[in-house]
Amino acid sequence: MVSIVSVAKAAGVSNKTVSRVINGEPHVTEDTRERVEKAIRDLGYIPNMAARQIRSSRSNTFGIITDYVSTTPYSVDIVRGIQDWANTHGKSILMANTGGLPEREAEIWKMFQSHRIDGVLYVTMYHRVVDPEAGDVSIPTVMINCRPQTSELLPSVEPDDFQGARDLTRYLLERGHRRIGYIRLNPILLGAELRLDAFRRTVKEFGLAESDLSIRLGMEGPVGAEENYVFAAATEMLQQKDRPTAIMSGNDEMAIQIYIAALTLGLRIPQDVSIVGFDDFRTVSLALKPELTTAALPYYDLGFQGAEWLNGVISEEKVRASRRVVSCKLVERTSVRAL
Amino acid sequence: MVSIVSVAKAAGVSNKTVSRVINGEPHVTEDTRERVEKAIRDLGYIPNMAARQIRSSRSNTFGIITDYVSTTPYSVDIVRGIQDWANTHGKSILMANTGGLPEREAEIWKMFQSHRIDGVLYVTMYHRVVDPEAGDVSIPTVMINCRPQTSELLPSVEPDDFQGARDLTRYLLERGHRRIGYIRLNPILLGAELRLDAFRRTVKEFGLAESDLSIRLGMEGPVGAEENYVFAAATEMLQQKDRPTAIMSGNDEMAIQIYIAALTLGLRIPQDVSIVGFDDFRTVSLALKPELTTAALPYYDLGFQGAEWLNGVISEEKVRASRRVVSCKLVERTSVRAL
DNA sequence: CATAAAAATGTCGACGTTGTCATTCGCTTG
DNA sequence: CAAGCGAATGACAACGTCGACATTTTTATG
Repeated sequence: MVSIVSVAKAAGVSNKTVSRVINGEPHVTEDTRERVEKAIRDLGYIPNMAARQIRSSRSNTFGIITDYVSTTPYSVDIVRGIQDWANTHGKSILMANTGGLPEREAEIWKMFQSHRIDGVLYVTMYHRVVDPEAGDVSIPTVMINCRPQTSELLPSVEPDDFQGARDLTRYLLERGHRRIGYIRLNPILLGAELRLDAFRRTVKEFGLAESDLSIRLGMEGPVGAEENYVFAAATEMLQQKDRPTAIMSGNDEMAIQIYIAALTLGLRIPQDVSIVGFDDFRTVSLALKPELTTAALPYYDLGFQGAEWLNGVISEEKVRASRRVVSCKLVERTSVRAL
Repeated sequence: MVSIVSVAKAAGVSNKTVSRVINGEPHVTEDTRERVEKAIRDLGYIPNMAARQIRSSRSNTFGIITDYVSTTPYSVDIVRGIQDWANTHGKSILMANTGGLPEREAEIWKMFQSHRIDGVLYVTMYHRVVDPEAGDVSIPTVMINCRPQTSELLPSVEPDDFQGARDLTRYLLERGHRRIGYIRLNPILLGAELRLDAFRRTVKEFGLAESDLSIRLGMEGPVGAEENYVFAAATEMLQQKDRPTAIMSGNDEMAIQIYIAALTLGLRIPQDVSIVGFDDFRTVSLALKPELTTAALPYYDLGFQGAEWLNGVISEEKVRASRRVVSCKLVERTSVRAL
């Protein structure tokens, strides 16, 4: 492979001058620069990042740690957001997956260190609390879609589940719904807790009694091995004497089952029962008929902002632990009617 | 950061001996090895991959190029399969996304070269034909879930859509179904073509007339911007005088709409109409009630086998262009009844 | 014991790039 | 014209590791 030495010889300059040209350093005449650029083109020179990393202690590479244990459609857009940011800022992405195994996580940190990555983005499938091993090392780290345990001084960027669920709840209340069912996402997830909390608070603020609500557990258990009660819960809920006029689903995936339960019972959506989801996973929210009103998890933005933030942490060499939340915008479609 | 020099001094050996220990080379006494390993532990030494790459011309890193233009749940497992293989074979994964843009693809190849990656896995969201720019360079490359245009000498590993759809068709025929509807996936996708072709051939071999079939287009247009006719097509098909007793859906996502169409028309699944999908995207196939019978796209295996194959290509330095297909196993659930 | 071979260890330069500082060239001012 | 300053370029060693080969030590054999 072509090195700086060949380019320098071809252009009749020193190695250092070639380096100045490719790094856009000042103090290079136009004539010299053109000669060098021509030699680079002619010889097909491509810089060796490894040599740069050794000499300059900059790898310009971010590591991403993910915890995917199964098909996980939800947070792919986080990675896409990170990659789009990285692409426009000259950073490379080294990617590794723990598969949910702590031992593998330790290996990954070590692998990242061997690559001298500049920083780490720790990404989770679901919005939850985690205990990353970053505390053992001083690699700049930003948590995405997850929250470090309180003893850790790590920045995190998370979706605003509370605001999203609050807005959905208000949306239903403003359209006259008073008897509202809520089928709850897996309780081990922070997102599930925040959404339910928002639901409860919002209806309370509105003056509704808890007895006007119908709250059921939709799923529970370890991620990737959940027990699923959604269809049964929705069926039971919709067969109540005073059945709810609207159901809030813990997420869009669960809404599939709620739709099917309603239709199977001969109920029309939204005429007989309105349904809202959460996350705007388009494969589902647009596939359901009528199309699902939901709050969109801002995964792409989480990724993009996380990468941006990490870059800031790296250049400032000062970790300011704080949490940023990105709002979950309400996406109005056709699954809700006004009473 | 700690280097080999510090370890060597602490262990009282040469740099090269430390190198021998960390690389598991022979001709190191047990006593020496232990001294070195202790020094490594005490000092927290982690090898610098960049220095290794420069000196030994081995990066032990694979590049993955993806073409994700939107939320794409389907092929995440490809990446997971690749990563699991890489993890157990000491390879790192550098990941970049074209977002479907050819210009970005050229930049990515260049970035990979600057990292001196050992080889490239070219991964597509959907099973289709592509024209990667690998032809311009001699980096070992394996196509995953996609097929190079015939002029390229590149190995590919693809799902056997034909076999999967053939098995599903037989499954329905064996259960007595003779009037079968087929709602077709986006025609620009190779997978769509293969599945429909299998359907047609299998029913023909079975002796059914084309007039016993009902084939509709479900979606069409550029990936990420498809027009979607599934719900309308299913509704129309199910309102036919001789409506089909079973419907084959181009994929699981489309099956959501077919389910809803059937239920909205007051038809029971599978009593009145049986439904099968394709791809076993579990978020959907398990969420549908009754659970969907389908053929599973072997994404994890595609990834795993692709990485394995690339490793072989790299070490043999000889590209044998050929196509491997991985079967799509029929997953029997409860959406089909026997007549 | 002497010799040869194998095992064990060490020396040194190479890889590609850039940080640091030295040197040269060109321009401006008195 | 000379001196000073800034721009432009170059020289060289350093970064961390390992390939290639040299040297030393140990073991086996006659």
